[in-house]
Amino acid sequence: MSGPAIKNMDQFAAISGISRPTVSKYFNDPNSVRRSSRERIEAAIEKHNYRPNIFAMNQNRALTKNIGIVVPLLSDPFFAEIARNLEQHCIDAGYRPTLFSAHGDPKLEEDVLDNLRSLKPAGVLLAPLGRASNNSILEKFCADVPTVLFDSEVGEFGVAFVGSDNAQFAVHITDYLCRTGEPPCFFEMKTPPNPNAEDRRQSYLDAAERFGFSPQLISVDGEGWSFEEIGFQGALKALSKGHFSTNTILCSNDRLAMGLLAACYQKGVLVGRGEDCAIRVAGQDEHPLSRYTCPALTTISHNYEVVSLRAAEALFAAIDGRVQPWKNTRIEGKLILRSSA
Amino acid sequence: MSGPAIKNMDQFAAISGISRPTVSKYFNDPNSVRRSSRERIEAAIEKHNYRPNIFAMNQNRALTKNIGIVVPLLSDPFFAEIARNLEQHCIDAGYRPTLFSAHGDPKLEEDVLDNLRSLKPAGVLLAPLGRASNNSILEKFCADVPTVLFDSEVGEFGVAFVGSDNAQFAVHITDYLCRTGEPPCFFEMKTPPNPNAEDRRQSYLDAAERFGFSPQLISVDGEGWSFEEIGFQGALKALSKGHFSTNTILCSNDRLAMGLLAACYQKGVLVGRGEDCAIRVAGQDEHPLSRYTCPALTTISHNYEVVSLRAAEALFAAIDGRVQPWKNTRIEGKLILRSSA
DNA sequence: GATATAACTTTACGCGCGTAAATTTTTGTT
DNA sequence: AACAAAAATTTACGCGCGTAAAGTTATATC
Repeated sequence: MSGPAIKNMDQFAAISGISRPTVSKYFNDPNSVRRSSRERIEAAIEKHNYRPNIFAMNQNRALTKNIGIVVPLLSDPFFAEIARNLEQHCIDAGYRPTLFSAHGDPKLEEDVLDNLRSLKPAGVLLAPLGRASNNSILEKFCADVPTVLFDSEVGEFGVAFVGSDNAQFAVHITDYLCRTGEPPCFFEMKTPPNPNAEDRRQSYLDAAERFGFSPQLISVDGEGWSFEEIGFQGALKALSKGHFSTNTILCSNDRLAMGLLAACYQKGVLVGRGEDCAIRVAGQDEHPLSRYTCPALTTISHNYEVVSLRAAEALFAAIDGRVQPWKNTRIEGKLILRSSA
Repeated sequence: MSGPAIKNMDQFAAISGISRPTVSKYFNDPNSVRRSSRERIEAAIEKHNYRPNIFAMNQNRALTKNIGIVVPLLSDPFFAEIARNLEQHCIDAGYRPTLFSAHGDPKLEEDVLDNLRSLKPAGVLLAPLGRASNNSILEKFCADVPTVLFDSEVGEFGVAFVGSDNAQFAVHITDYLCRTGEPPCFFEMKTPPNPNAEDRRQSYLDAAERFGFSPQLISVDGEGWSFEEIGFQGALKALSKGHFSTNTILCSNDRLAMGLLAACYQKGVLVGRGEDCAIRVAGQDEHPLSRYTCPALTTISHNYEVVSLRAAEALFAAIDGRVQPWKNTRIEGKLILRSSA
């Protein structure tokens, strides 16, 4: 393996026969040193397994290689999935990503940003909590740290925004539903924590006008991020009171739809597009488990790869000083047809 | 808010009228300084919003306040949930937790541990990948860094192990199933990535002997962590070939059960304990979504709070130098009765 | 009020690395 | 072979804080 453990860059430089400043340069950017030097350094690394001390590195450097990734709720597989993508992009670009979750709590979101500042990150990829976020704190943070906002748009600040085209989501899926059966009513939370929900509501209303049917919103009570439970309770109530005016229900998101499906099952209401089925149900998000609901959920999928790639690219550009005007990038979703609608 | 921005501890100490070493002591442990000093320091913090530079702090300190939390797969809500608990315990105890996921990949698990070393963590809470983990690398890591293993036991190293009592899980739920109907067969992966699955299989076999029925294992093909898909495909095949010998199926875990339920639904096999139902299904884990499957899944729940608390406590004890012999702590699960069985 | 102890202050040094400036060596071009 | 440009080297300083040692002040005990 190696000789005596090397404890600092001085010793390492001496052993590898290269001056310390050059070694330092190498670790900042391996391509910034002469090829022959790089090879000698890399041979020495291989031999002695030396890594520079992270804390000492970051102490003086104006810009660290740290990138913070912040999501509102890590226990939501949607965010877990997109966080995984972002993490990989950061690593591939030579950064050190660190993952944070606000756990649905605006107070924690502030704490996370506070902690993040002290990490002196080169940049941050931030999916805000949404309605509950303290907007002025977010804006102040974005003014101090290059930040790309993603998933939910809370204002025109930060370097850029990247997210799915929610305005297109409901139109797209409503089009399909109208072509294949009755126009849908819209099942949603009355006070959703996430602003995407409002875009989706509006998208549904626009679709109703475009396709010429009268919209109906079923807005259920409930606060917070327990969407399945809120959908379940709301659907139980709506079913027993006969609030669903058509046999087709478009849900604001998949997690709400899962609660609705559970309620339908319990009430003995058959869901699907078969002859014997009472209602059709569609969701939005392509939740990792939407394939395994009963029946499998028709939904519209985020383009996870493209959203995360665009967000990461926008951040890297900003970090590299390639300034660009604030931009709102919206990625189209893709219809996923399954048996629920 | 404040006067001119304070940039280092020297300035802060001067302004608050306390010597810098004392201020330094305060930030290491607020209770280690005189009460009057503490109050003056805290007033100054409030006024100037000063925080010491993390990198400079950690550079010299023999032991940082960092704690690494490593899980095999963050997109599994079970791990997301337990990680959230652990994170909170660390914060409450004055540590700085950082979350890592191996994303189901043993190579990434090694990378994570490598990165973790450079953070000079005071301790690590590690849930190994299991069968795919490189055990000798884990062991070496544990020898260098105080590490508490949790969830899946891969060997007798680290400071301690804390997890659920899987050996009790299946016995407990099998007892219930036998008392209320036919004895169960056992639905599992042939080559599960997680060693808990083997404990659960053995637990089922023990239960069969104890309760006097002849066990039947349905071990389905599939590698990796896509349990729902593996359960779904395996169940489709098992159903069409009539592999289920009894009307009661105990699944090795909830995610497998979700796949099974989806397959049953698709095949038109009615699940539940009603008169008209063909089979009963039970899972294990109390997955956050098991409440919303169709039908709602009877399962056995980890005691998330206790597992995470015990693991955190064991680590804090080790960090504080309260050496204890290696210990295997197993927390009992709790039966969750729902309509699937 | 004398004494012991705890807490504090002052002084001083070091951690491991970034980085700037001036100098020397290497590289590539004509 | 001469020369400009690029890359390394040497030298030197600073970052913000931990921490040890020695001396000083405050607190607790009797």
